[in-house]
Amino acid sequence: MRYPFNDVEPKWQKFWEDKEVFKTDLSDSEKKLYTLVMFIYPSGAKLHVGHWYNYGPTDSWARFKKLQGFNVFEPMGYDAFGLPAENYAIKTGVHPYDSTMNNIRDIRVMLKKMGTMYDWNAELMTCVPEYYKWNQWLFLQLYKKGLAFKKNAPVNWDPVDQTVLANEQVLPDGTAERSGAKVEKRDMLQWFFKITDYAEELLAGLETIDWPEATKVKQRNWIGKSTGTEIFFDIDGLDDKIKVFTTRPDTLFGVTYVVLAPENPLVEKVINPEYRARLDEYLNQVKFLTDIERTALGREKTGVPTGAFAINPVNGEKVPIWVADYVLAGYGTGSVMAVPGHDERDFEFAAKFNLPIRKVILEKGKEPASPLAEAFTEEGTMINSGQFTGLDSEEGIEKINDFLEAEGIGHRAINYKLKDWLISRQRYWGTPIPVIYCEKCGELPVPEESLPVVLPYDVDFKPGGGSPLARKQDFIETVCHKCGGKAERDPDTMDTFVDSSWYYLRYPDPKFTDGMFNKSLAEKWVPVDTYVGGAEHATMHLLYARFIHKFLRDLGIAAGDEPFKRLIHQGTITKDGAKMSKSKGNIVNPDEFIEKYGTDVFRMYLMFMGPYELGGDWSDKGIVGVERFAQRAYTFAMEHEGYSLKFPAYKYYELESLNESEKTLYRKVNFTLNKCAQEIDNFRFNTAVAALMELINEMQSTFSSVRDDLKTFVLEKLVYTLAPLAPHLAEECWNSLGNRYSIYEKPFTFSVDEKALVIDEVTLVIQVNGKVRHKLQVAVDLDEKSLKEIVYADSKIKGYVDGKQIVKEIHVPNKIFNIIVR
RNA sequence: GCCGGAGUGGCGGAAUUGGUAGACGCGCUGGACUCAAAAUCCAGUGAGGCUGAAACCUCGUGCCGGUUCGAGUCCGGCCUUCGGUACCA
Repeated sequence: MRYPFNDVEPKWQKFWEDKEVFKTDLSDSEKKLYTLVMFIYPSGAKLHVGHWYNYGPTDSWARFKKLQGFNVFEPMGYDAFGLPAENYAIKTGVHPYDSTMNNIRDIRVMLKKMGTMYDWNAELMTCVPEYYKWNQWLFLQLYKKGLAFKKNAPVNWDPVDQTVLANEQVLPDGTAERSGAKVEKRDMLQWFFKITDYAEELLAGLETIDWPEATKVKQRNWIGKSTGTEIFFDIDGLDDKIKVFTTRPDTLFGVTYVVLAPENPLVEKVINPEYRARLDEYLNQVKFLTDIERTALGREKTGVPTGAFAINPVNGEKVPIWVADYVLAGYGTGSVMAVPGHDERDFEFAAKFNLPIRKVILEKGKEPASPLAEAFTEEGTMINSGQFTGLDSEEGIEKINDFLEAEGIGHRAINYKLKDWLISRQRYWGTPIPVIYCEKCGELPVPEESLPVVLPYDVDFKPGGGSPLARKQDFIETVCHKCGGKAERDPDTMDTFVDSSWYYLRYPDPKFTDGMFNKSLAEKWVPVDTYVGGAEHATMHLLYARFIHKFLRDLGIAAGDEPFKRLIHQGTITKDGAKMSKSKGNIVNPDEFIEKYGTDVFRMYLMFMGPYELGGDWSDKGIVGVERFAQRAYTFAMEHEGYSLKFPAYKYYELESLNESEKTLYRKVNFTLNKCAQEIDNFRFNTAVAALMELINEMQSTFSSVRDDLKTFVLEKLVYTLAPLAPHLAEECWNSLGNRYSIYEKPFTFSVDEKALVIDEVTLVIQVNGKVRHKLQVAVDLDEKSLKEIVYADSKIKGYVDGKQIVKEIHVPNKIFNIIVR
């Protein structure tokens, strides 16, 4: 009989739902296991293959843990604010709230159809005031500590749509994706969260978590810690000093000029009037370059002199001050000491503008007189460096640092690439920023008791003239809570990464009203034990969440230092080598496969395709193999209906009491149970499925000569191991065998019979001079003496060894015996 | 450029600490069942050589070299590809 998935799947889904089989008892954290997959972004109503690949296998892992006896908490929610819903509104006129809620409704149905075991009591969404109120509360706490602050920052401004664009809305040629207008850089006051205060801890914490090494590397690079020195250069004729940061103070004697970033405020101070016109022209030019143009590959260096001079504090030398955009305003001090002899960028710049190049570091084994054809950027021996000449770089760095500190002209310093987190969005569909601007009192945070600042529904989200909230007068106009006078609300909303920075804390009690989250439950359940999501979040979401967690810990409301203990990345499923996306039109729709094979088979096929962390290119070739396997399992169960009752299995079997077929099969079952547990635990679903296929092959060839109660034993184990991978099918088979309870309703564990895992005979490979020449079946742990007797008596081996001198014998017990002859 | 992953049959992919390369599945070939087909089951399937057949031999994990009794696995140098990053002083 064909496996009737169309009847079986809804039947068990209803059963699970009616009996609340997957409701977690959160009061019991004894064997707690919080497993989470990154919540879903409801930008469309359909789940594509990528979603399935993310949620299906992860759910199988959670189910596996539940069967192992863990109290598993697996919730799901919706990352419901964000740009796509707003863009959709602009295009179609459908309000973001309406389209989002519709999508959520559809998605919820589909997630249930997948057969996931989410605890729907814990569902949450970010676009409702009950949730985003706490974003605002979080903002206020950060504000109080000075960790939420305002500063000018450049944004992408679309002059046609009169709106701010996200980086991904700007095409590589610098035009807007929507309007086609040339995008400009505009400085606007923006809110930031001061993540840089946590830079060091974010770096150090990486050592304590079980994350993919590649992701830790990405975060380390992103934080970009750099140890060096800050040095003060006097400006000739001015009281101001130029502060530079360098990692190579040992090259200080090689400085031949100093460069300021165009945005550095000192530029205006140092500029010599005679150079003013050229400077202004240059600054203007730089301003209109997009980020992409400014950082374009292989772009030639540009810059202008200021006519001013700086004084090298170590030797009193006067060197010219230049302005050039290869120096970044946002890193270090926004100015550098240029050492063209030992820095590639400075070398290139000096060569172009005919600035002197001086050699102060000597490459080991080279003559001081040898000319520099390019910058020598490695360490070496210091030369032409006054009292430091002759020192190795490593020692010289320390000595120079000591000298600078003693003289008060510099000090050791640490810099990070990590920048503060810009959270302002000049957009509608997000959390309103809880700040007002009073005519008299100035900038004021909204009092906590007045939260939430509700996002108004009735707005005009058509583009043009700033963000929708800025145009909505009855939202903007408000009364100052301090003086009762006229005030205006902040028209911006928050980055949606704020929403996702703490949602895992709220899941245990999503309706909680007395605070951001239920502290006592969160203490018990957080950190998330296993967190699954795409590697594309390595430096954004996953870093922001760590930061906010640490901040909440410092507030005293979150426990522990890290939010996510173990992290797994699912790979990406591509189509014809490209990422699936609506715009490319290469989305694979799972529906046709679900209709044809059922959800379990589709889920299992996704797991069988290859290593979960690698993903791969989509192909439906091979899904029939998984279908056949499911069918065989089903047929087995149906052919042995009621066996659990009629021929109850023993807990274990003595190997001696079994015939050859039974022994082989009994061993195979135990081996498979053991193997699958290990494989699933480590998200290696493909090999787990393969192991089960092997088991069913073995059943096929031995069952006819196996006694009935052992058949029951084998079938029960098969179904049990299959249950996480194909939950509906397994429940149905379990039922058919005569079991009265659902597998998931009353989880129980089987343990492996260790005795059955012991192998008594092995295939020993016999090599001559490293080449495989023969294979022998021998008893396990056979002593070397007996082994040699067998080996050298073998006629085949004799043919290779006779008449030759045996130089060496290598014996790896139970694996290999290698004879070296001459 | 730098950082990280990947490269194994016709295809997806397996291979503890270096120890039988190709598990499992797809596809293909042949057979059984059938009036026939589908479904299912059985057998074979890296390439080449030799043979009536088996046994056997040679080659084979992106390329070149090395270490080792033995390398898909370790080391050095490349190539291709996918991701991240972009003048970070």
